[in-house]
Amino acid sequence: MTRELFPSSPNKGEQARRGLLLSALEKFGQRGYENASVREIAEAAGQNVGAIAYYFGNKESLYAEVLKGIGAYLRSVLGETADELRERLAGGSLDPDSARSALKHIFRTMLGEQIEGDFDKIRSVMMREQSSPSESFDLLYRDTIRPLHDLLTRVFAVATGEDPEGPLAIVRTHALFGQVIVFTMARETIRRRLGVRKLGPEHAAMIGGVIDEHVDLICRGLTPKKP
Amino acid sequence: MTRELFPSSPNKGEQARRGLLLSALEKFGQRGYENASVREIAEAAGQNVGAIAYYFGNKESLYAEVLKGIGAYLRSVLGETADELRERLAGGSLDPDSARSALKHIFRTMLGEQIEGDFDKIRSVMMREQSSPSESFDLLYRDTIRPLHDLLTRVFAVATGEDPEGPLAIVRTHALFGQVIVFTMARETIRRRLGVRKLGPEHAAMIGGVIDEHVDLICRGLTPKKP
DNA sequence: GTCTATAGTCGGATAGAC
DNA sequence: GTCTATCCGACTATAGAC
Repeated sequence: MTRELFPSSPNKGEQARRGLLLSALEKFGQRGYENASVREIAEAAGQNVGAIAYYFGNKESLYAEVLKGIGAYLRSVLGETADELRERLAGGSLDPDSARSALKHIFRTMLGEQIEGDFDKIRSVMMREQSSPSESFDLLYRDTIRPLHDLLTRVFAVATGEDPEGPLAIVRTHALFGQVIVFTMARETIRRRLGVRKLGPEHAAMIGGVIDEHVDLICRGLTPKKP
Repeated sequence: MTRELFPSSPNKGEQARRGLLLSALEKFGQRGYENASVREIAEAAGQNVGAIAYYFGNKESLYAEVLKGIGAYLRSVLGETADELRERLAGGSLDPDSARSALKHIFRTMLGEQIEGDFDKIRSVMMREQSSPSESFDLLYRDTIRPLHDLLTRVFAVATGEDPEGPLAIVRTHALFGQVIVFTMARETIRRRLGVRKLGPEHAAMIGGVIDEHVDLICRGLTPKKP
């Protein structure tokens, strides 16, 4: 499992490339694609302007590489869990209770990552892509977002007995998903509301508990009773 | 109730000013503050470059005026409902069932606005502000976002019998709020997942129904039983 | 009041030195 | 491979014409 952004070999050239990708992620996140200049990206990485042309050709290709790296990172975070779930779904060996547990486990992982992991740097770029998708967003959506969203929907459908292909399951899953990502997307708002300087592990634990409860209530409430 | 963006008198000067504000909102939303040029804003409004300097002084003040207008618009959308709720909260005349209904009503209004109303133009600017707040964001938070979030929390606390001052009610409310705004914030994702070209009123209705159900399940599940 | 011309700054890309 | 110098275009702001 590669839980690292832009993994690279320790060659000098590879390291320079990785440094450029890291500072590009930061600057693109802070200032947006068009307003982040290749000059400042190179400078922040301790490189010169020409290095970007050398390693990536031009600004646009650099950005595309950053998005690719984000996709790989996100997939690596949930990789094992996702693979296991896909197998059990294919084999039909996933029961509603396990599905609900899996859902909670994925949400906990996403939440932990968003509050503690490298996600902080990824967050702004993802949000910008959601509000005005670039050409490279297609790739991120196809390889990462859609597969994950689809998996969540199918797991949710097992947990509640709904039709996994219908729009209702998709919309419900998206709403549940919203309970998690709102703590990232509107992080500034919840931070100020809780009156803390920074969201830490103790908040992640509390928020995780709340989301677990909500998922339980919604899934149990939607499942046709039979005790 | 002023459900209009940048209301103005019909004077020629006022109309020119309003036209500039409208195209500024559009361009700032499409391209971000730094990358939207005053030239294109003026051109889109059928004005010349100098007009911006004349009416607003400079680009930054123009942006601040746009944010002010957004705040006024958002407050106007929920204005009556919010005022009524605050009165009933202050008077202690809000029972749990009415509180839950009010919550659903507010979420429906927000959702409808986000999908059908003028919110489309506002959306991008708001999202950009969440991901990298400008100086003017403080004003928007204090006058609009915090009061609304606080009201929602207090109404939710009545609906479930929780402590309105405790962090749990705030976190739960934020999670519920997430179910609504995820359809705006991750709109591109849900659009593609549903396989439609554009989210319309029929989707707003379905999504509203789903959120109503989820709110009911969560609120009822959290309320200590006593039937 | 309204518009034009221009000064000054900063951007991406590139050619070529080392 | 690595870095510098430079070109050309686009931007904001402003001074001043009408």
